[in-house]
Amino acid sequence: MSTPAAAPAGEPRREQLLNAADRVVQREGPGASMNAIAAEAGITKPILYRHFGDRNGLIAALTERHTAGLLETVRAALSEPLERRDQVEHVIDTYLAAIESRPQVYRLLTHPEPGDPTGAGNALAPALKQIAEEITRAVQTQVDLGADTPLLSEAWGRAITGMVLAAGDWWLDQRPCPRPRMVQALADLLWGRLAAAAALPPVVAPPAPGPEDAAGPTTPEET
Amino acid sequence: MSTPAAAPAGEPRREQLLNAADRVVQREGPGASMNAIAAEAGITKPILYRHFGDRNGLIAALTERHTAGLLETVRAALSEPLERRDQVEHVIDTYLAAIESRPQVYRLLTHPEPGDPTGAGNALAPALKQIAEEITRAVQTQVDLGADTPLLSEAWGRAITGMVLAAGDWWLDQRPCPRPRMVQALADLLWGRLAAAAALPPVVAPPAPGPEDAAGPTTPEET
DNA sequence: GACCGGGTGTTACCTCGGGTAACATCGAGG
DNA sequence: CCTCGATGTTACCCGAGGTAACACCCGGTC
Repeated sequence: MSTPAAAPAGEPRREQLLNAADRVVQREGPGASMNAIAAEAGITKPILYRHFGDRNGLIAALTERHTAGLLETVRAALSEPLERRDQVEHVIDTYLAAIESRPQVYRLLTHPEPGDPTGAGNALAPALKQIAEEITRAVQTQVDLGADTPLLSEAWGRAITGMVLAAGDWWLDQRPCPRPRMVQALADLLWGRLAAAAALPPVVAPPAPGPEDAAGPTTPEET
Repeated sequence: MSTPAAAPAGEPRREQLLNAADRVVQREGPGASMNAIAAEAGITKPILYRHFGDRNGLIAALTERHTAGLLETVRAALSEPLERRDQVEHVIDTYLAAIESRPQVYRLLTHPEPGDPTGAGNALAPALKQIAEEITRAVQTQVDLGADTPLLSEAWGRAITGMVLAAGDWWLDQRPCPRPRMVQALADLLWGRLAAAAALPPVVAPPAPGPEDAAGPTTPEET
């Protein structure tokens, strides 16, 4: 899984350039300059432009490489015949593991430099858009939502993607807990734990004896 | 958080410049150049830099203005004494209404140009980070999650923010349904409807999952 | 051998946007 | 009068994306 599907055959020079770009991005993040990439490859800018057209082209090519791997993994996770809760956890875990393994690369996938005002207000990066579509498809084929399926599956695909994205970024940055616990927390949210939890008394509650709740992180309860 | 309240008095010129910047951003989006803003204000760049230090400063100042309003509304929605489901819907609706009313402005708030590698990998824009913290606080004070409260409230704050952000962007871009229905869809997700829904029978005869191609966004049917 | 075409490479340049230095102005007030 | 502080200007630097024009090598072909 650490070696994404990249076809070194066909266009070896191009692959070589992409490898260089990869190294620079891994080192400097998504903001890496064309000059830096060219230097890393031991050449000069015009060659890059001959191969990739413009910066977007390079980034796109670079992105596709890794997207393939990530998407493949997520897709696999989505089509595994697990209990739904386990499946959701598995998918989230897969994603978190991916961004954990190579943060810079996945930052590139998930937070690309805009630079492309043509697509208007598309907030989700292409890779994430594909993941969202994958989730949409999974929901459509696996969950019975009646007449609401078309809308809900699409909306939820985006929503879940954005949710895991934002939470994943935060988790990666702060490391507030081990990965499995984070997976648990997100799955719990999707499982309606927020909706099901008891309400606290409205403000100014005296330090009453600990209102112990049975809800534990590793023991999710269905309603 | 230093002086969030943007008082039109005190620094009238500054406010005037911000007004100009506002107009440009409203017209050209978050990518507006300093030159353009200066021109709109009828002056030249150095004055902008004297007032705001650098571009980030300008954007920050511009952001704080609108953030104040948005945050205020969200905060109000979060502290209203509604049934939890109604409250969640109210908050989401508030946010969607905001981004609907002035897309360009809220695009600025929600998808600022990065340009700031110092802050490392902070994915959520400042305004959204504040909203996330607001949600966190609301969960902490209103929901009984037992010992998991500290982690869950923070994680969920980010997660919910990211969820509504991504879904809101998609909704704003596609307009697949009226706002109330979108609110409904998102609240349903948080209410565990995905978890609770019945499963569909496994697919009949899946064709070999070999061909992977980036099809168009609207694929009505796949044979 | 001469000729050609394509892939690889270079230097030098353009444009544009963020950011700055240095100079000019004007009104208030000792 | 002369300084102080705010407002304003022109002209410049720098870095990054992007391009033009030229040079080289190598394999094929007449």
